[in-house]
Amino acid sequence: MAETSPDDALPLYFRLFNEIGIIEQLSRALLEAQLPAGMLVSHFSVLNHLIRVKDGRTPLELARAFQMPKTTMTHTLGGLHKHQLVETRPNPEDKRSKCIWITDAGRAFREDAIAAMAPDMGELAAHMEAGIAQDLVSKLTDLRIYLDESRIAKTRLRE
Amino acid sequence: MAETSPDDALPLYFRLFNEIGIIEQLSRALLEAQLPAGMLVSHFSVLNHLIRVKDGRTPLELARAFQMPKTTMTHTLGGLHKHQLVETRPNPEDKRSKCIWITDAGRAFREDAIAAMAPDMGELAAHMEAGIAQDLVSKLTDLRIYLDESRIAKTRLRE
DNA sequence: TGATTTAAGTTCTATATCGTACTAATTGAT
DNA sequence: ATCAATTAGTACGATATAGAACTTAAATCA
Repeated sequence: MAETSPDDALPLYFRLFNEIGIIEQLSRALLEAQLPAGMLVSHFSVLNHLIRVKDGRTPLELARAFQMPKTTMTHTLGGLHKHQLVETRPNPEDKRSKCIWITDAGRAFREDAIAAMAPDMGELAAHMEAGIAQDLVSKLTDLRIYLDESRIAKTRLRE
Repeated sequence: MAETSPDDALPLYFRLFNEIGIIEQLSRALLEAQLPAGMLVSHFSVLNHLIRVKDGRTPLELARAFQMPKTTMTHTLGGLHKHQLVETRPNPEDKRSKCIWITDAGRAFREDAIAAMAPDMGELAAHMEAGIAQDLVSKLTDLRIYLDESRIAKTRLRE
């Protein structure tokens, strides 16, 4: 949820999350504008994860990595499967389960999306120094880890 | 869309938006966990805007402030209206339009939500120094303004 | 003034998200 | 070994988001 003119009177930490919410919305729109119709950031993110971390993951492992309900992951994987961007193989260690592998088309899709974003990222890089971006990433990573590990983020447990 | 272990090899600016996406998801869950059942961050945000900026706004002005489609705002306002947290009056300057005013119940709802978040915010404040939060807010505000004003964020125009 | 175009809001429809409940397989206890 | 409890994944239902098209009023223009 985004609003464009956060009031300076808002307590500092509210403002922090408010800005983060706005930027999330803008950046998601930005990425999705570069994706083929019907493809969402969720699809890109899963493909990205399969490459960056490792493919052959189970749907449940993926759902946990993204802290989303497994039913949502079922749905997202359905979309990826329909476009043949991932393929499914049985899990040799658990017959209830299955493993998700990225296809060549999936790799190409991800690379195309990244390439399509490159100009925008370059424009941003020209506007925001790498040092500032690095500092932001560092502090935001600390915040994310805190939220992820602290009691307060456990309010809504999943699974 | 969130994943818990961003790869250091990801280009810096991708990682920035990735962290922001994760934190947005966590913080939204955090706030919604404090709201009564059925109430969403979107409802809180609109009430917050009506107080912080000004009430008596039209739905379209609100939709633009939040950069969301007006149909979504119609839906969100419907929920607020159903709970009598806002009320609608005719727009004296335009008979097609109407103005949205927050009710006393709406003010109370917003205050309660903020009070309910206070412990979590306090815990965060104890973990992250105000100076760091201030620095984050400052840099993120710059980034938000850049995205909001730059050509690249105009990719998806709304109404 | 009357006709056309633009704008505000809603309705209708599609779909992404996510909770509940189910099926099937695994684990654990005895 | 058997049966209970747990776990992986799915099906289904509810609802938030958002695009298309519609209604009504306003603005523009001849």
